[in-house]
Amino acid sequence: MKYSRQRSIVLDILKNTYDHPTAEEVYAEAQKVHPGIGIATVYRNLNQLAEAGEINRIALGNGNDRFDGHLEEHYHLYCKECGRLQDLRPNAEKLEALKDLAVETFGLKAGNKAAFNPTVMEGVCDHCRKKKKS
Amino acid sequence: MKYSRQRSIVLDILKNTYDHPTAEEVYAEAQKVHPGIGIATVYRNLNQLAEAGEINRIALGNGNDRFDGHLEEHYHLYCKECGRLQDLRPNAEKLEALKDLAVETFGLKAGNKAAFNPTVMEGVCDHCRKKKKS
DNA sequence: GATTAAAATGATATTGGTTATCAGTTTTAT
DNA sequence: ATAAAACTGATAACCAATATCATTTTAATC
Repeated sequence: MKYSRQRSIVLDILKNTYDHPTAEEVYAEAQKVHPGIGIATVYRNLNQLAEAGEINRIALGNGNDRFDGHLEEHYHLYCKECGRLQDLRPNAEKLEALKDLAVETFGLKAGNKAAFNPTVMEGVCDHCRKKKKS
Repeated sequence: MKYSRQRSIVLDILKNTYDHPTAEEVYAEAQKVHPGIGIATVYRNLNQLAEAGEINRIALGNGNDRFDGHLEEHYHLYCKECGRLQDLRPNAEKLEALKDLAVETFGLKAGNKAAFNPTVMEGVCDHCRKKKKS
């Protein structure tokens, strides 16, 4: 994979935000830096970077994928109210126990411990929770 | 919601299988019973039945939703090898403990206990697991 | 059973996110 | 400097899903 100017821009955008933008949002951002960039180039690079493991693709149900440049983060809360995708930082030890319990609960084979990978959980974010109370 | 012949057919198809067909697959099946049925009618009914809670929609990442007529079942294993979606029957007591642990692990608010709802887990089904060994 | 308003149907056009195509350009290795 | 491989960007194509709308069916009431 060659490192073109365009690919660097796309990667940079994702490394420098904790949002989880869609391809269209990355495109809009990229245009600010490189006005001539094509939408196909953005899609192509997002696909290739995800394939190469340099970014993560987060597939929500609606067919509007999000992208995440932070590889160490793997859990998210999708807010049903506002649609925001928020990072969750799990306690590492508890996470192991959780996965073990999941394997038991669902009767999974040990090899599927990693299968228990709820990258995206659906709920209500703190912001919307407060809003509803008032 | 009125119960048309077409709606009954769509619902029947889902009640009588433990597969998790796509809209296209439901359409193909429906045509066997009612050759004139339109694709739009199938989509419309799947949406309305899901909205009314009579069936479940299972959104995989790829934008090709699956439908499930069995309401008591809420967990699935998506096989990365063969693409099959297999029902998982969790132990009810352990499931509660699992959800509690998830809330702790991810630092979720208690109100998001239900958020922990990994309807689809990605792994390898038993069938493909055996195949790989040999 | 007849009447009628509301809801559903089905053919088809349209949408919207994404991918394929391809001539021209840029990158990387030699 | 050269050349092969990879990438770009404009645009056409794709495809699952939805919107449109004239016609038909359903379900409630008389």
